[in-house]
Amino acid sequence: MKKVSLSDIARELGVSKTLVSLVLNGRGDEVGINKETQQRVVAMAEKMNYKPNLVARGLRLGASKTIGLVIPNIANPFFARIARVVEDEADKYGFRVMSVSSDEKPEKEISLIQVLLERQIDGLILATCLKGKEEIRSLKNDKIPFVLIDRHFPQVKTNYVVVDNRAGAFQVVDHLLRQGYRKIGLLKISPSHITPIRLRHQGYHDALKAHGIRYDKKLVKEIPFGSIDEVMEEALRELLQRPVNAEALFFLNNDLTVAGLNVIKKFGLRIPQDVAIVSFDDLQLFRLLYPPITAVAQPWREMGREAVRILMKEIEASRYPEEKEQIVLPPEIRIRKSSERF
Amino acid sequence: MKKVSLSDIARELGVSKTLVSLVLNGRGDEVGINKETQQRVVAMAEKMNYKPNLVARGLRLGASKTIGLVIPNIANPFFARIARVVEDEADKYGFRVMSVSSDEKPEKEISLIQVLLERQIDGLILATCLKGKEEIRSLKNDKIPFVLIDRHFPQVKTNYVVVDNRAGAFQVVDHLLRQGYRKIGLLKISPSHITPIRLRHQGYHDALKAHGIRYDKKLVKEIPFGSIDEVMEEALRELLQRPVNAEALFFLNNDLTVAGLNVIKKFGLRIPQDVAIVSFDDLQLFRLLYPPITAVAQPWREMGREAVRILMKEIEASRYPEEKEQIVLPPEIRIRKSSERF
DNA sequence: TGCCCTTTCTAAAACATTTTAGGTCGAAAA
DNA sequence: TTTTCGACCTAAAATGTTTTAGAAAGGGCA
Repeated sequence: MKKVSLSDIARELGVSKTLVSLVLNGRGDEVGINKETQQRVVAMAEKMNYKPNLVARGLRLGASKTIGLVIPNIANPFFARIARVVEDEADKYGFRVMSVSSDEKPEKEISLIQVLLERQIDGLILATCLKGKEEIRSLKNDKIPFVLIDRHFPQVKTNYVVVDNRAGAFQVVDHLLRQGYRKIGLLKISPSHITPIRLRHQGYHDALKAHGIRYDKKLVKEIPFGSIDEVMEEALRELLQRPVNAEALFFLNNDLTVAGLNVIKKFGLRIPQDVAIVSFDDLQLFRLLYPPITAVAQPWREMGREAVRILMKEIEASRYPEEKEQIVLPPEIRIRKSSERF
Repeated sequence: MKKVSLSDIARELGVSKTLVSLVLNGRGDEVGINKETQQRVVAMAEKMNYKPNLVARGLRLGASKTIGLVIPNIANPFFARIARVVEDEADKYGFRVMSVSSDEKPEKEISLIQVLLERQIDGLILATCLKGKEEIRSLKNDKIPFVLIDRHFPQVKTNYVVVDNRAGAFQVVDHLLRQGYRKIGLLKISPSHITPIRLRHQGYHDALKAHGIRYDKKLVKEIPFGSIDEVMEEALRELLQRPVNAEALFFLNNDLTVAGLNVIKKFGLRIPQDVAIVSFDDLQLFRLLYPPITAVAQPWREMGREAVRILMKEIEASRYPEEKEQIVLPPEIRIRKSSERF
């Protein structure tokens, strides 16, 4: 049972496939096809269960009506939620989404982007782990419309939608400091060149400074993306024991927070009596934990929506526009018991 | 800057595009193209930054090397994890995944499948919310290879990979009963025709029966997928107050559990002293809650992996095979404090 | 009668590939 | 000298669309 094509319908009716194409695309009246003929075509298409081949159309039209979404990991709830928003928003424009996970590996990301381009996607939304300017510039050379989300390169002129990472980190660390915590451990994720991590680190740094507290490298630990669970225990042991004796911990993303909470539970420590906790990125269950976890909530809905809007604008503009949209969204600090002074 | 095609390379080198195509597909030696010519082609392709157009290739070859993944919601961690596994496994076969969320709406799912087919996907993995036989049969008529996951239709001969929902529910309810709980509230999700929900309900029912306890309809509540948060509070109020007075609650999926926990916290009830809790589907954070939540863990990794394996087997088999693979995986019961007798 | 205009439709090109069925040319064999 | 063979390469078709350019037929008008 082969698939039904325009030609099949045309042959069956003894007309040209041009006519069939025109009618099925609703241009029948416009080009003056006899009403009755139009009806016959529609009826026959129906009867033969015709489905247009969008691949062929895409080839002819040079547009696939598909966008690519490159993220570190679809299994991370932050990105899963964004993926959902992107899917819904793109749908409004008649676009499908192909999403791929880079695992924070630049080489993998490059090859994924390559594959997406070969598949003739019309645009890209990227939470990129690329190191920098060069690689992003090569995208610009491809003249493919794209929007960066979550992570951006201030030095390169691109569209982006990000959250104010520095401000979020600053506020939550400032909060800890006001509660009287002094020794605040910082847990970073390891490809640490990515902007949000750098900026959150910066916010931490600035908050300390604003309170006149010395920045201490010994309080900062870096955990590799691929082996969070394995490394976290050792990192926390070092942070929480002598000589460091951290009183509070700031986890820079939700993966770290979850892993950290596991270890803290294993150590049998009480939050916040033994150690206070704050997290960048809020998860639905954080407010149900005991105690609830203070977190910087990110506006994922807006991030996804804006990214799609900008991308569609650029795709629909026939020329590749020079001006780029750059959006920085405010985070929301959700103070909960995990960071209270006991 | 237009995209570079085979013809461009051919023209540049003064050879035919046939030759270029053969060389770039690694068939140069096989068909006896001069080594030196081969090198010139490869070098020129490199120089011109040639990227094959997979859409054109797909059109010619009648295969898109893309599969569709239809799930209720990519933002649900259970499905997000499956999506990740499917992505990784499909990649091993050189396939990309297009995933779409149906929101448990059959009409939406039908239209999504339609669109995926128009895009010439080579196969489908479905966690379907379709009502039944008819609609699935129409897929079979399309002769498109597909595998059902999570949800299946025992009466229809299809590939599927599911978990033993009845057994999982039976065991966890049996556990509650052994702890001495008698009045066990059941929270179902609302398009309740889908098999896992029916079978989990069945398991609940069977466990009660095995303990000689009367099944009481008043203990069963149905929550619509689209408005879980809104409806949960009222449902729990009815279950936990007189005259029902449920002593324990069994949530049939993770969305329900999370929503339920929110309400229980709001009511200020203690777990398990005031109400014991068990969940079908385990989330990473359940073991960190206070108290940790007893849950039926699903083998999502195997589910994704097997689904892809079966699908690839069917795609690669030239004929549409008659025999179907049907896999039922065992769940794992994780007993935690939320279901202890206090 | 010849011309032009409408109405209704179509042939062919184009998109970028892969594949089929050859073609050319020089050298070796007969 | 002709044939054959091998090495190397190519023209054209095919995939399923959309679009461009124009054709056929019939009627009105000078």
